[in-house]
Amino acid sequence: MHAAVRALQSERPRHDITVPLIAQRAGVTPSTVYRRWGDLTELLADVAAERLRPDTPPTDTGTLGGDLSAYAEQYLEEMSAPTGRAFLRDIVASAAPGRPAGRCDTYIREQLEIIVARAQARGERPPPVGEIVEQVMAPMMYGILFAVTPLALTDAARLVEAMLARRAVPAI
Amino acid sequence: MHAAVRALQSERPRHDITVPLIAQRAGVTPSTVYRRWGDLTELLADVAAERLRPDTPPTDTGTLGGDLSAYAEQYLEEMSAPTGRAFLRDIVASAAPGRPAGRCDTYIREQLEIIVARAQARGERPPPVGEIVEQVMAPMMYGILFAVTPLALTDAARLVEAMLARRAVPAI
DNA sequence: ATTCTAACGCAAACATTTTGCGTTAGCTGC
DNA sequence: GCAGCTAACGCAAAATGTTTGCGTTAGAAT
Repeated sequence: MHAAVRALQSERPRHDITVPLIAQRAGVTPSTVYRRWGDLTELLADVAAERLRPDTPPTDTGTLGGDLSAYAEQYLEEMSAPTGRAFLRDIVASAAPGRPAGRCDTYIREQLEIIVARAQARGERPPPVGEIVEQVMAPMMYGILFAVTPLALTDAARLVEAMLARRAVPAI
Repeated sequence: MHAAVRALQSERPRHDITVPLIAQRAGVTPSTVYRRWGDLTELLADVAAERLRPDTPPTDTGTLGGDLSAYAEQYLEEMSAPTGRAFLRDIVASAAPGRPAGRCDTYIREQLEIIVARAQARGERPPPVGEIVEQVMAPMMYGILFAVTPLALTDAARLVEAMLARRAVPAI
């Protein structure tokens, strides 16, 4: 079923993907889809969340800053493209059940945990994951979803560097 | 028309508001709605964006920190409630035309501009609006839309204070 | 005053969503 | 094994929502 959705997403504009279409492609009847997912929104959100799930640990560049920049850049590149934005929209649009939006947050934190753990193992003193989410990932998401002037890819590294720079200066 | 939508939103669960219902309430035919807005999503996003438009300047508490905290708290309180979250979802869900999401960003920046200008007039040295958006509003939005553990109202002030504290410490 | 345009109502065609009913596959407990 | 149970599905009809063509009208422009 997820495969059917992904296939359609790659060949049709997002707006005219319908439940009957997906059902036909997947070889089931529409009623099956409606009974299992409720409506198109939920299904798309489910597929999008699935697609956001990281399949490999973030690349190890040797330094905390490098790892974070690489991760943030890759994320921004993927999610600021029309396809990625559509994923995020589908995820946000879906309401309570199963909470695809929550899954998205969880995946991000999982990846950041790995980066932070590696940094600690190296003897670096990384910020807590929550701080990275707040100061790097959240501004990126905001930029992707709301900003009038879209983010540039370089903004990912800028956010990471700004966060680490602030961290390097101990409070008075 | 907007009035009809708002009326229905206050008496029905978000999920069973339909175009024919709105049309009937507004005393028009459904085709009028479809021709003017395209679909339900666009109309809801339009109404939500309208509702987000600030009607009064942010309250003047006498200090930059006070103004920012008050604004952020009020925003968070409004948008973390189920109704507010629904607004944000509707706005994000709508795609290109008219860009209700962009309007949302614009409104926020307008209000922050006022706060910043007031602070400058007082002789304070406020951060640029972009920085406030990135470090205060974006994390709040992320928390509202994605976070597994929802934000507390006190997080608004915490974000403001953290930003200002970082600012008070000049870079080396 | 006439013409033009944009918006609307109406209603029919069309598509999607919902639902009831019968069937089947996979279990569970005997 | 084997009867009985449950959950999921297909099918098809009904309900609902969406799109479209056509005729009308109100207001602006000439």
